[in-house]
Amino acid sequence: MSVLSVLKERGFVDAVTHTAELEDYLENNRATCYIGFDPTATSLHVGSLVCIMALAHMQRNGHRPIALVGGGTGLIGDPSGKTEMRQIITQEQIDENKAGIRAQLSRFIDFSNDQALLLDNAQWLTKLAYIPFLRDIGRHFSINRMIKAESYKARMASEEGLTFIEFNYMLLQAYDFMKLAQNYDCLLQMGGSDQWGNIVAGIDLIRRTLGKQAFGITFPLITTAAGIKMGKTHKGAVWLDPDRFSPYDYYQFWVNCDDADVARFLALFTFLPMHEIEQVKTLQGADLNRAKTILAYEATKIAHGETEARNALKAAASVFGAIEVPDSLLPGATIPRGVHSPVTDDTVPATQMNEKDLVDNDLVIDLFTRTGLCSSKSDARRLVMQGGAYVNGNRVSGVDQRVENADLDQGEILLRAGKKKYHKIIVK
RNA sequence: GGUGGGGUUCCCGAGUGGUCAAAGGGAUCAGACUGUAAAUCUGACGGCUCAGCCUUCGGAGGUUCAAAUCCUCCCCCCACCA
Repeated sequence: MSVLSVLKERGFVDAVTHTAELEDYLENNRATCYIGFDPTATSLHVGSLVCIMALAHMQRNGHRPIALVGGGTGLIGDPSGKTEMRQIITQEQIDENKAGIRAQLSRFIDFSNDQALLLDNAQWLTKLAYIPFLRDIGRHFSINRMIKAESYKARMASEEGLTFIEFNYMLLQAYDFMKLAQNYDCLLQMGGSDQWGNIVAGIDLIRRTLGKQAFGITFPLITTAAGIKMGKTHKGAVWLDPDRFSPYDYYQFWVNCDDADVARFLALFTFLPMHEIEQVKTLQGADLNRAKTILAYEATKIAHGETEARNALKAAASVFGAIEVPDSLLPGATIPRGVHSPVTDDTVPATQMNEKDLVDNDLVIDLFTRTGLCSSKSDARRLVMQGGAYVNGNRVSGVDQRVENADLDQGEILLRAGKKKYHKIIVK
């Protein structure tokens, strides 16, 4: 089965150029393909996961992926799919962000021995000279056609308008593709569906300048069953960087997905075989919840490693009660089977505090604020009044409740805000 | 450069001198119901030493007993004209 079929089957494919030729090309060649990533933040987030997984699939099927960091284009900003001009960032920020992105991609893709490449388009873009660029590249682009591109249309019609630098984004991305085709024999570009126009522009440019046939694949925009772009939670974006978004929260993000999304997400965000995932579609209730556990475990393992995935599973069990993973469910999964019973664990976020300052002195609501469980004292007060604050599993009775000796359970106090947020205080 | 219209609490958006911490919607949070889901219902949603007080309505001044609301200057955005 070709990669293209794999990607199609798993729900990665939105549109493809030259389907038959591409199929043929992938069957008979060790293809080099690329996806661009914006270095606008130190970390990638779940929104980029489809792209990352696609590259991983390419590698698993014997092809060579290139992750192109937009160090050059990042200085400009892609207008595609955005309603506002992007913030332009500095070179120093880009360098820092690149390092973080590389570390994260390494979890998904093997960069050793050049089996995959991480390149930066700043390499060639920053060297461009304006006149030669216009003469050699610019001449191939028709303004008439560009302004008809969906990515520009919206901005043309918007109040903010489109700046000239953004307008040039398409040329630069096409130039990237051409460079990669030239220097790395990379003839396939993939990306989100908003990249279609840019990808096609690159294919055209390659045909005109190099006389070669290049290809493009776009991925659908992944939304949740609720119709929202996935990857946002109360904590903001779901980052892949464990320092910005803990593996436990990452695990929880997946467990908390919508029922209707489980099978689709298993296909997209794990490597489990499709025939097993098919079965998940018929599950309901508690069984479906178990499938979510597997989704969360596998996704966490891919992004953060096995140890973190196990810890997250353990932490979830200790907080939410026993979790059962039957042998028969998704047998291809690597999750530890059986019943995971609640045990004390050390993965719940914890803060150390001094006993003297605490007992008989502090208000319970202060603890909620200090641990970050609540954003302000008013917030904590509100939580208590609404009955969502707990100390060691007991509902906090009133805003004036103080920390007592009896609250210390083996030197620890477990705070809970609402159903899902926990924080442990270790008293010294 | 000219003329006109705007900048309100996380977002959209009402509000033209006191009854405004500011309508309504969205997002979010809590409670109930559940399965750590969705839907639904209820409540909350600037801060604090919380039946009271303090700080917010682009920025800086001013008028007034009293301003998001009036005046002056400045900054930014948009439309049309040039």
